[in-house]
Amino acid sequence: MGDREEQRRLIVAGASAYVVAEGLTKLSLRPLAARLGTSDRMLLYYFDSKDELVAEVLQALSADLRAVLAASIPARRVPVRTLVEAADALLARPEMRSSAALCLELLGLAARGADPYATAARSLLADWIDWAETRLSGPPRGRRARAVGAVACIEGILVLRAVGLGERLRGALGGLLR
Amino acid sequence: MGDREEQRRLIVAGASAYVVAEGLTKLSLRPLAARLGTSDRMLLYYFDSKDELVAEVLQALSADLRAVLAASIPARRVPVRTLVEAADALLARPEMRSSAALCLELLGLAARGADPYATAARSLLADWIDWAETRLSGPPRGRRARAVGAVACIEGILVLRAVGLGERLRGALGGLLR
DNA sequence: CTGCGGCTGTAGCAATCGCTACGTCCGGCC
DNA sequence: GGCCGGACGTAGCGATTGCTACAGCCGCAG
Repeated sequence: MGDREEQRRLIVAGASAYVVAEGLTKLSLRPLAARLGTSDRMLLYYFDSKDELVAEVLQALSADLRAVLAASIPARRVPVRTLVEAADALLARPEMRSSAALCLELLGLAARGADPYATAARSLLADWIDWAETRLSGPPRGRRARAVGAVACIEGILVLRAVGLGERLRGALGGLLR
Repeated sequence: MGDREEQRRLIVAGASAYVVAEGLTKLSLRPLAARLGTSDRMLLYYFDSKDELVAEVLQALSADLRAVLAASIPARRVPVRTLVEAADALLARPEMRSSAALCLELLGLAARGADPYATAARSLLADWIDWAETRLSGPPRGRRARAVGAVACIEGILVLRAVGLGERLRGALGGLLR
């Protein structure tokens, strides 16, 4: 046992759950290590730096989120309005609250261009745009632009829900899109 | 000179500029005080805590931003699409970059409900919704809902621009809204 | 048995954080 | 002159940060 790669995977998995629950902004190695039953010393033994660990955690969480997205949104191609409404319904689920909060934390940390956050945020959103493109109906011409717009709307929903203005959203965007 | 309220105003003004330039997430009293030509000791003499200072700074910046918004967006009532496009054009201006980044930082810090950030973020967005409502044309019936949707779109634009995906936005949202 | 190299616990580093105790200076009041 | 209270500088507290130096443990090769 004790393959190094396996240890790294275990740490990333545990750290991901911890980050979703406790937040990214104030993440620090010692409390994280305590929750994982180890020490900061060991985290930095398996990862060269906190940033490297964070980068891997964010990559794992991005994959997780993408899987949730794929599993919760109808597989057929739909118009922009339907896609946005489906994402809205997904974000309204209580168990998605902390993931949504984490997304916002990531965007906030990335806002000044600081890595590893900026890289992770950019690839997360680019992923979403790619994914939206595969789910949109209508003419292929301009589909990418519509995907970008859809993701923008979804991000807006994320923001409003996160600050507690979610109830005002009820159908507001659906009626606006065509 | 020396009126206490006047000193507080001076500090808030200086701190606001500093926060816009340097960011909110890693704001700390000592470097801020150094920039203002004073000491952390004095900041905490005029404000009971860092949180109180931050709350006042965010309030001031919210007012500033609202003034910029009022000055840069056509005063007449317009449809949602036009309003969103105008906000997009405003956010595209280089001198708005750090303000936009600051908004995202604020949202990220507010995401877990921690004050003073959460309160400031909520009131900022509520302000924007109110403002959008005064600028929207069309039937008063449902105008508020359209204002919420418009703000959601604008927040989405903010997010995409902040992570460097702004160029993909070119007209993507305008074509989507009716 | 000896030695060696990977794993890990202990302890500590220097830096930074918000905040505070303490002393001092200084202008106005009696 | 004596005094008092607001303004301010100096210095430091206790906690926390990411990271590291050091030593011991343990299994395996010689």
